[in-house]
Amino acid sequence: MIVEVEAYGGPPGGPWPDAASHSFRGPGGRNSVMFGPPGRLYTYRSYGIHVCANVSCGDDGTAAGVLFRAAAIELGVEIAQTRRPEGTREASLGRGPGNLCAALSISMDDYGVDLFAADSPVGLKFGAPEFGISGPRVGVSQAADRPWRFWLAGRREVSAYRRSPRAPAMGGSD
DNA sequence: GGTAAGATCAGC
DNA sequence: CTGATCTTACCT
Repeated sequence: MIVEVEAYGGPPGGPWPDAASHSFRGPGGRNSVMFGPPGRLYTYRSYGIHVCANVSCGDDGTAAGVLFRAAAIELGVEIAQTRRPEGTREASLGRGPGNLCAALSISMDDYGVDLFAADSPVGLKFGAPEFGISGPRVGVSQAADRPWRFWLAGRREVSAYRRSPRAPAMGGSD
């Protein structure tokens, strides 16, 4: 169950201009899924070592995505455990976007799959409680104060907030 | 064609 | 606090 997400928009001139988004500079390369139909998996490599996953949102042609930042592992805990360092606590199995993908074994091979198709290797379904709390996104240096991170209250799987060291001081223009 | 920075994480 | 390590963007 996803317990923490972040919203990412698109290029200037679109409905949700967002300098922090991979789609900000228009379609090309890794981000093409963001510009396609909604409900597809957008995976990208982070810092050369981790894989992070989003679901594309917005109509076909309009870039937007939601990054999966943390999840509670409800089924297959033992399997998830084998994909994470020995001794990882259960609440930490899917805490953080890179860790979440590791625990669920989401890789770059899953780039672009339809999350709502029955035969997909990765699936998504609705039904979690409402995300009541929001705050600034983690680690972004652009639009660093925009409160587009959402999480479930009281969940231990939610990751810690860390502002990017490259982000301007609070209250900077956005 | 080179280089630096990044929607990170774990281990010291 | 730092190193690991790959992709892209933005120079020259």
